[in-house]
Amino acid sequence: MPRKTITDVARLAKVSTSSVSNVLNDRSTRMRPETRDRIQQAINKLGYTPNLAARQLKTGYSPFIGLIVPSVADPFFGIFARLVEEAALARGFQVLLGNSDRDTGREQRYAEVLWRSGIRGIIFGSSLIHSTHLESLIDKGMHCIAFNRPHLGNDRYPIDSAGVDNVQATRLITKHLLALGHRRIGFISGPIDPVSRTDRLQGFRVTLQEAAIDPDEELVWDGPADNFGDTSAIELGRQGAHYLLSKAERPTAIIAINDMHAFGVYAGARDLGITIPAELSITGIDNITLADVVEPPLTTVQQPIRDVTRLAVERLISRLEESSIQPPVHVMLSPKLIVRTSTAHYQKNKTL
Amino acid sequence: MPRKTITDVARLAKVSTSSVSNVLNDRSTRMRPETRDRIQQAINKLGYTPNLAARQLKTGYSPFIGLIVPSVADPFFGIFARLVEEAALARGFQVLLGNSDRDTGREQRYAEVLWRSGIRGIIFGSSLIHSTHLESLIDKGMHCIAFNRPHLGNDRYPIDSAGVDNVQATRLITKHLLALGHRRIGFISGPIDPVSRTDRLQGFRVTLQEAAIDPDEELVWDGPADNFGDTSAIELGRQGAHYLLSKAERPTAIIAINDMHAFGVYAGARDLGITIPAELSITGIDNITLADVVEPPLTTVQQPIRDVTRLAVERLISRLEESSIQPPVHVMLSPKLIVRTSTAHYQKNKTL
DNA sequence: GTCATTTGGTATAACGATACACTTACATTG
DNA sequence: CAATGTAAGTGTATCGTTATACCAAATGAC
Repeated sequence: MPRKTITDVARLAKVSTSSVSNVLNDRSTRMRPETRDRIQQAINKLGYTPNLAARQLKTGYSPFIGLIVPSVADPFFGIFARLVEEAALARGFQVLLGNSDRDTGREQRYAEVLWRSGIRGIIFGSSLIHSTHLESLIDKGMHCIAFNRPHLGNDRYPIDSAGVDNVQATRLITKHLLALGHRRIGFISGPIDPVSRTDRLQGFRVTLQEAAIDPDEELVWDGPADNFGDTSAIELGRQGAHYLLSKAERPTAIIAINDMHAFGVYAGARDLGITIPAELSITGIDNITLADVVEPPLTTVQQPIRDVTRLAVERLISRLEESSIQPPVHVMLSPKLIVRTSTAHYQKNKTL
Repeated sequence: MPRKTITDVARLAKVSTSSVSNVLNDRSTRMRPETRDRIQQAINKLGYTPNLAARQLKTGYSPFIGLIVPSVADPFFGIFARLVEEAALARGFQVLLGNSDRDTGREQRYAEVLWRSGIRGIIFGSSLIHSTHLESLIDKGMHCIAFNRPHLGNDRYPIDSAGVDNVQATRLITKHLLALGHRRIGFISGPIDPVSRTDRLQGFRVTLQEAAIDPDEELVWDGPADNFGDTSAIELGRQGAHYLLSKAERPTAIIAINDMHAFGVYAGARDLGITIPAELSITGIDNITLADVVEPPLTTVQQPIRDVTRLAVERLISRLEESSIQPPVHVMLSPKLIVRTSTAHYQKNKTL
């Protein structure tokens, strides 16, 4: 069954292909209504749909944007991807999704494929600090928007960003824990590579210093040395919990880099027979749906990702439509502390 | 910066575009090694990459397959999508992902876009019982593979499938619960629309009947009547738990249609002060990573989705490459019961 | 009644890559 | 030495669409 083309439609409606094209592109001004209807009927009768490859070749325009996330298997990025798709569809764009596994090489290869496919805009769900692997593409004319990647001083390349204030996120959490009387606070993260993690760690340290507490580097755990993203977030949280909670003087609270890591800390604490929150307070970041369901419900920070994703998509589409080169734009929204019952007052005389 | 084309390369290497094309497509037989090298250098120097739209227009071939799932925000489908992508990449294909929200209209519109984009194969992550909305596309030549959708008698359209034996999944679970002494077993599901859910419910009923227990329809909850997929799985589980556990004679065990629903049941039971597993046994299906982390760890059924996704991708690519029309193929793998501690013996004299 | 304008279209050249038929120049064969 | 073969390419039509330029007929102005 050979595919129907615009020529088939033109023949059936007894007009030129130009007229069919005019109907397809809503340029009905130059046409009598009856001609228009005749063409439309021919289109319906044949079940004709335009060939996007041909259209793209001719116009140079692609109704697709790319989205590269570490992995949609991570619930946070699953939701993130879902919202990006929703925002893009609302603006008439489809999303092409790729998982990078936080691997620069994969990220680059994906971006390359997108470029070859005629896609001129990509949203990055998590941004590595270094973007040199994307420079040649940006030079060629690729537009990039990064989630959680405000302007870096050392960065020659203009990448827009939309994100949440990560320093603020851990500030909120750390203040909350300090207010509950905690002084020995652990910090669990995967490798501190993406910008968001650096910021979160910084927010934690700065807030401690403001409270005149010297951050104990022994209480910051950032994954096994040989790990390159192949261990899952939950497993990392569990390992980190085992490490921190086996110390002679163990922390009374643990800040996990995100909710999934926090769930791993739950499991790790359980392994060691430590109760939450009586003996250990735990916090996450993201406020994914599950945070409200686990036992005890997780104190965490909500990221306004619906707004962030919408802004990111709109920014990207504007970029695609504007002709001149504009300076990068950085949007940053505020996170919000969600207090549940995984955090409690530090009790000096608790039963160990 | 106008994009580089094959003509630019040809000019720089002082050859014809035909020769450049031959290099690009590994037809080096018709060329001296030195010419080949010269062309390759020109390609590198210009940073040339072929325009896939033009290539696709000419060859009719697209190195993409489509994947339509209910929502990647659901962790199960996040992992599913991840594995499909992995299998596809290994075979040289990219994946274009869409979320259908279990809405026939959205599913159809997505499939339509994929067709227009020149994509000739789609994997469906969850299959609605009716596929009439896809028939016209299949007629045109679209190849479809469904997850969990064995041949239906009433179905005129040849859709391949790869999946897990869902009847077997609930059989395993139900037998497990029966062995633990449970007789009043609840069943919680969203709308019984996809084939997989129908099968799971059937496995449950049949196994009860084999044990000479009359299935109590009052204990089967399939969502509020006005729900059309807009409520999250967790929330549905919670609502279902509230409903079933408020009955005068409440069930002693609940089978949730999948792990996410089961987590909702955890929350619902907690709301009512019912302890797991002492007062209520709970099971899920899928064995997502979180199943091992929640408290208590969830008894569930593991789906061999790595194998299923690989088989689905391979089947689809074979379809794309074969010229003649072959009868549909159905692959079904066996699930495996994973017993954890969310299930326990039914105790007659338990404290209510 | 002539000229200018509007209406309702059409012919054709691209877009970038590939396939096929074709051309040389040289080597081999009988 | 003519005939044949082969290595190493090249010329050009083509995929399905759209943009641009063009055109014929009808209408309007004076």
